[in-house]
Amino acid sequence: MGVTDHRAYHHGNLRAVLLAEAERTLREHGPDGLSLRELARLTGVSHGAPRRHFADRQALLDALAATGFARLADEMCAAIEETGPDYRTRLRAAAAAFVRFAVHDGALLDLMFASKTDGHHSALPEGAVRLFSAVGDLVRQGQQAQVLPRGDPERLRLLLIATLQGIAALITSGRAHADQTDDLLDDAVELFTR
Amino acid sequence: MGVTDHRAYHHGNLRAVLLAEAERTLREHGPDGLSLRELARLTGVSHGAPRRHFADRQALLDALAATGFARLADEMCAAIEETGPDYRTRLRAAAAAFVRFAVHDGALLDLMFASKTDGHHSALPEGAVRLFSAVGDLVRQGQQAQVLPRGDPERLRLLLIATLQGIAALITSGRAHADQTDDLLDDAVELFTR
DNA sequence: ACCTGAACACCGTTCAAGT
DNA sequence: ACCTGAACACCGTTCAAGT
Repeated sequence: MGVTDHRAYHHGNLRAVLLAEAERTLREHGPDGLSLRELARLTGVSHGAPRRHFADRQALLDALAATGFARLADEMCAAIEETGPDYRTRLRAAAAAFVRFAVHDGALLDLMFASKTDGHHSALPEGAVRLFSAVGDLVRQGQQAQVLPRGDPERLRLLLIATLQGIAALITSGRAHADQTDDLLDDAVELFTR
Repeated sequence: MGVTDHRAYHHGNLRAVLLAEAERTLREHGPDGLSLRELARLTGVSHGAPRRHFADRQALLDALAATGFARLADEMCAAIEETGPDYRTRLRAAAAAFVRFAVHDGALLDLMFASKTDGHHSALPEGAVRLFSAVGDLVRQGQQAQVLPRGDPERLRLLLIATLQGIAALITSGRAHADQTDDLLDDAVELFTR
């Protein structure tokens, strides 16, 4: 048990360890508390070592955002699938999963949505694609079931994501209390469904 | 004309000059391009001088956010008042003013909405209070005219602000093109009014 | 009252050198 | 292939000193 030499720790998984540590630091100390040097210190490696895995600080943040998208996509899909067939409750479950993520990892969510995607969409992380397509499916189902308003599903998808992110931002910024989450979600679902 | 000695420039308005320069830098180079030292350099003053006016970098950002709220409140109120009596067009004008601000000063808007207000609401800048009460008035008018859904106006106000901010975030982050702004606003107004 | 300039600790980034 | 450690330029913050 554990006779592998210490350097095994920094063998091929330093990248993963750095990402995990970065996510924790982000959650506990916010984005300003996240520095490459401190990260290297925490993982017991020299301050130049992360360079092998992330070209610069921005590259680390991008990778962090990518893992965040993947996890959010997982959680939203799981929330949808765990729910019964009633569309309203499915929509409500998806929205709740989004806000739950925002409350638990607000700084990470900011990072994910701050990443300028101005360039070609090829730069979109896989998790983001999965997330957006999941929301797209949800919208199309709602329109088919005639519980969501008619119209371009793409436009409705954008508006739904905007609403979810807006609610999340309200709570993570402290402009709305966590108590009001359920009310906001109820009102939002009520607004979209008719 | 202009016989006042050079030091008049740094006389009592250094604070205002710093704020103006900071807003410009924020608009042109983003939040990461904004440093106290660079700011001091740009205004031709020693790097320690801003300390007299802003206790630290965060204090400068807070002041910047406060001026941003004041301007946004002005612009939204003006947009509402310039519009005719039809409620839908008033709501649409207010929403458009918000998004216009977001497109022009996205980094500043992020700053305004990122400022943690966890503490007592006494810390809310005057402009923010004015902005929120303006939106509150708008919501109450819409409910009175029976064009907005019934229910707690406070909850509806929160949801409206969330939607506006979500749309703005979509555009400033590049996840939606500026072309889609009008569509998004149309859809949002359509969603809230019935 | 307001500003200067040196000082300190920290950071991101680069790069020659080690293994 | 991966990591170390010195180096460089930059930053925020503090503080004695000037006017």
